[in-house]
Amino acid sequence: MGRSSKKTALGAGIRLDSFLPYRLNRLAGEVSRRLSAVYSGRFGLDIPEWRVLATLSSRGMATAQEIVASTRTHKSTISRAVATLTERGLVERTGSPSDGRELVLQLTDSGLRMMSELVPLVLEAEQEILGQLGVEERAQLLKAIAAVEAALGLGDEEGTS
Amino acid sequence: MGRSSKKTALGAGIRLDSFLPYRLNRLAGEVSRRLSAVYSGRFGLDIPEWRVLATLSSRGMATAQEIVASTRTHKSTISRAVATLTERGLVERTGSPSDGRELVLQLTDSGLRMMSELVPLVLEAEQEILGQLGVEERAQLLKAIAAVEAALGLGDEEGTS
DNA sequence: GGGAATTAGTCTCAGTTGCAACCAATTGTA
DNA sequence: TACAATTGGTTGCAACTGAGACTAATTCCC
Repeated sequence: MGRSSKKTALGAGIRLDSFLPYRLNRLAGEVSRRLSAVYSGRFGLDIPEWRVLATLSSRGMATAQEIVASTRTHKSTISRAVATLTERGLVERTGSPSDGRELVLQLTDSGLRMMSELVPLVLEAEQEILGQLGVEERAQLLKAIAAVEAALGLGDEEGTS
Repeated sequence: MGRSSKKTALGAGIRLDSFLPYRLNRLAGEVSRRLSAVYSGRFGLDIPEWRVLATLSSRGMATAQEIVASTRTHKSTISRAVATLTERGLVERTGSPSDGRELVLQLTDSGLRMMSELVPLVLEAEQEILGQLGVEERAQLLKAIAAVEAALGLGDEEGTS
């Protein structure tokens, strides 16, 4: 009780609205929520599953390990997502001839069909979210993100190809 | 099987490295992870607990409801965080005289002391993360985040006071 | 004033995730 | 070839989180 007379509360204070990690998190959470509405409803995908499909769609093929690295999602989470996607016939795994431990993943025809339906919807949602930003602002935002990632020592796993 | 000859994979493809929600999420997750190392270790706080303390530190006092709104964290999560913080003697709840349902929260002296130790460390970690960015770039990043939030129709709960 | 509708906060339950132990295949080394 | 160390992937377990039911207090409206 005896803290009333001093403004110590502000002395120890942090200004949350200019604290970048806080703002970043809040925004990312909200964006995630909106996007997931697109693929969870009609397509019955959760976030890790979407990430796997998106990565495969972006790369053509990949091992689970590569997906882990590029999405920075825990390997057990990816493993489970791949398992259910395989059961649903959207992804197929073939043993690598060069290394018998790894499984090469790629979209099945059915998976490709789903993605060709889903991707435009997701991109549309992205447009809606980024509505206010001009093309340049958008590019700057991406650049800023890349710079922070670089500062964190995160290599860009996605090649330019 | 028969998908090999066409480049359908790229036809249905999405370029993840220019897909903003994806980049945003990845970055926010990594930033969160780094920051939480600061307050989880010596101070034994988890993310929701940190958010409660930070909000109280920023505002002086607040109801659980206000913390829910400004952090966009689920009310049951906030409720649990407040409970453990109260048990630890870092936060105190007093019944509101005007509305008997709500509990007004504020940091105890002990909570204030902890925050005055913790906040500088957190800010230091922020500096480290944002290291590469110049002051202007940083401001632009905040501005871009605010613009996206506005596009999402998220009011700025933090007043300017 | 009195009953329906609303709001603050807590609690239980189910689903999700991360950690860590584990199995299998490969690589390095003698 | 044999044996340790490493790496890809899976699974059991524990902790965390969100949804939603529930209680208590308040407000709305007749």
